[in-house]
Amino acid sequence: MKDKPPLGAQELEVLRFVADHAPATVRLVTEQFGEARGLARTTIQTMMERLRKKGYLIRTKADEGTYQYSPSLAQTDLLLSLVQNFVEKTLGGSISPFLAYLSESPDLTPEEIEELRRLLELLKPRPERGGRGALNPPPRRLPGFPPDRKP
Amino acid sequence: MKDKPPLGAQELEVLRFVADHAPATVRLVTEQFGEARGLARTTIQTMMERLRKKGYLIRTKADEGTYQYSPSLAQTDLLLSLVQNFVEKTLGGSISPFLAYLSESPDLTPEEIEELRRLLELLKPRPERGGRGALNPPPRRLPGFPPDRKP
DNA sequence: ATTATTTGACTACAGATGTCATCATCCCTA
DNA sequence: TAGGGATGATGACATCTGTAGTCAAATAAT
Repeated sequence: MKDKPPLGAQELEVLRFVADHAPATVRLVTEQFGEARGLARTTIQTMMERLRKKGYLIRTKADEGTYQYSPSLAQTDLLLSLVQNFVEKTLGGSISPFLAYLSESPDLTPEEIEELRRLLELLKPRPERGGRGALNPPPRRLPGFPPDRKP
Repeated sequence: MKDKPPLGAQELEVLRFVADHAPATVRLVTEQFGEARGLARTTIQTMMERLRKKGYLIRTKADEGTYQYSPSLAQTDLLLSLVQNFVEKTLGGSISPFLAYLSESPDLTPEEIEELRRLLELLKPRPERGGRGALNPPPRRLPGFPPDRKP
C-alpha cells in the first residue's frame, strides 16, 4: 500500500522499545528507556509522537489523561519491511552481502543455524517459484552491483 | 578501527554508484546517475565531496583539473559494515528477521540458494566458536527483542 | 482551597541531509 | 584575446532528526 516515511536511528530504537513493551506510555518509555540514556521525558514524547505521525505507532487514551502507544504493525511485519527496505535500498537488491555477513562475521547461535537449515529445507524443494502472489519482477538485483569492478 | 559517520539514503546511492564505476568523475556520475533522476551536477558534486569528507571516498587528480573518485574501502568491506550495522542497530542484533525475510518474501535465485547451502556447510562443522578475534560479547541480541509480546 | 505533580501540546534549535546557485578558474577555440 | 564551456569551491536554504524547555490542563497531595 503506502510506504511509511523513513526512520531515524533513534526513532527506530524507540519504536523497537515501544513495540517490545506495548502498550506503553510515555512515562514507561522514559523511565525504562530514556532515563537509561539520559533522554528527557519530552524527548521521548516527541519521538513517540513523530512515530505516530509517521504511522508507526498508534495510541489510545488510557486512564483518562494519558495515552497508550502501540505499534501499528505487528513486529514481524515491521521487521520484515525494514529488512526488505534495507536489502532494496542499501544493498541494491542483492542479498549476497548478507550471506557474506552471515558466514564472515557473526557468531551464529545454534538456533540460528538450525533456522538456516530449516530455511534451506524449505527452499530446496521448490525449484520453480512464482506462486505466493509475487509479481516476479524480472531482474531483482541492480545491474552488476555486488562484484563488477571495471578492470 | 574508526567507525565512519552514518550515511544518508541518497549518499548511499551515490556511494554505491561510484563504487561500481570507480574511478568516477563528477561528470560521469552526474550523467549516468544524476541526470536520470533529475539531480544537478552540483548536487552530485556536493554528495561526493561529503562522502569524501566522511571518509567513504578518496579522490586523485586526473587530467590536471578534474578529480577521480574511488571508494576508500573495498566494496566487500563496505557492504559488510553496512550489513553489520544494520543487524546491530536496526534488528537489535538478531538475524532472525532476516531469515524470516529470506523465507517469506523474496524469490531467491538458484545462485543465492546455492550460496546459502554453501554457507550452511561452512557453518555446520563448527560447533564451537570464539576464535577469529571476536570478543564474544555475551548476549548478542537485545533482551527479548524478536518475539516476546507480553500476553 | 492551594500547591505540587503529571502529562500532553507546542515551540525552539542545532546538526545532518538533500538540492542548488554562484563564483572563480582553466582551457579551448573562433 | 575575448568568449564559451567544464570544473571545483563556497554559500545557501528547506527538511528532517535529535533533544529539550515552556505552558496549560488535569490530578493528587496538603
